[in-house]
Amino acid sequence: MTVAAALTKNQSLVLDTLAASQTPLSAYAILDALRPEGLRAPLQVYRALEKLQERGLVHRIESLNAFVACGHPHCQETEMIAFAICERCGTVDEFAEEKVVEGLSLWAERHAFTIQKAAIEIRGICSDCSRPAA
Amino acid sequence: MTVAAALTKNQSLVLDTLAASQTPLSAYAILDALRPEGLRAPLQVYRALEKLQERGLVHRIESLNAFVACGHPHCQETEMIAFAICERCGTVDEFAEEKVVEGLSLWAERHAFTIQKAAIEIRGICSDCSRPAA
DNA sequence: GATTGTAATGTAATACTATTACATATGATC
DNA sequence: GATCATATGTAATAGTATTACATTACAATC
Repeated sequence: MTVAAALTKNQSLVLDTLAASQTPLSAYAILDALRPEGLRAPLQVYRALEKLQERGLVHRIESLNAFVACGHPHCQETEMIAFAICERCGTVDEFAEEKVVEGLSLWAERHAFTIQKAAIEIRGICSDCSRPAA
Repeated sequence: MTVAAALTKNQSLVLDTLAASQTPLSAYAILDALRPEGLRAPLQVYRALEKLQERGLVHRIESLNAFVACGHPHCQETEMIAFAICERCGTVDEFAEEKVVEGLSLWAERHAFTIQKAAIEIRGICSDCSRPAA
């Protein structure tokens, strides 16, 4: 039985930074946050992000060119995660909706399209932000 | 009754370039294609793209940072268009799948999230490319 | 313990994508 | 023809991502 290798130093730094953030961070924002830790070049961040994404610990938000720590317990299961992005407060909600997955799979089947990955991102105003101010 | 204004020169150039392409084009690819026509700066392309997107004549593919001419007859109707992107040949198929829209709307309703727009992009191998070579 | 192979790291340079700021032109309307 | 909104042109800069190359760390094997 193979055990998942431990995260390396840079990978841990990047993941911790993302996990501590309420909103998605760009690679350069992560870099800036980690300069005190000794990181100096974009590539150090991009490389860590790549590995973290492979493990499903981090997701890239395509419409923002930014990254979030995975919010799901077990993301590996379905490769079709969706994100709800609030335009006001910037928070991102990660979710898996069976009907969406079914719909996309259905289309793919009908058109003999082999899905490798998906980006499903809705943008709008979250419940907190649409509530009248206290 | 207001009539939609005609496209401007730059808008027409950009739209024609996209319509003539089999695959999505980046803003800079469009610019390069239109240098002979006199375009010189990225902004000229971005401005045209912005107007064309407002009219639903062009879509942005978020996961590619690129643009396509609208393939649908009447895109305006549903704001939830999906794209199937072939990793091999680069072609993009535009489609609206009721079930996907329902699924996302459902989640949004349950979470009091007001959807303003969506990016739904699946990537994989299209039917043409998965057929065995002749 | 030296050797070898692999993954991770460090650094610099560069490529690609997008926006801000400011100046000018064009066309419709009054 | 003065005014207003829209479209254009140009330059500079900001933001995102990759290529290329050199080095280091570490585990497996000899």
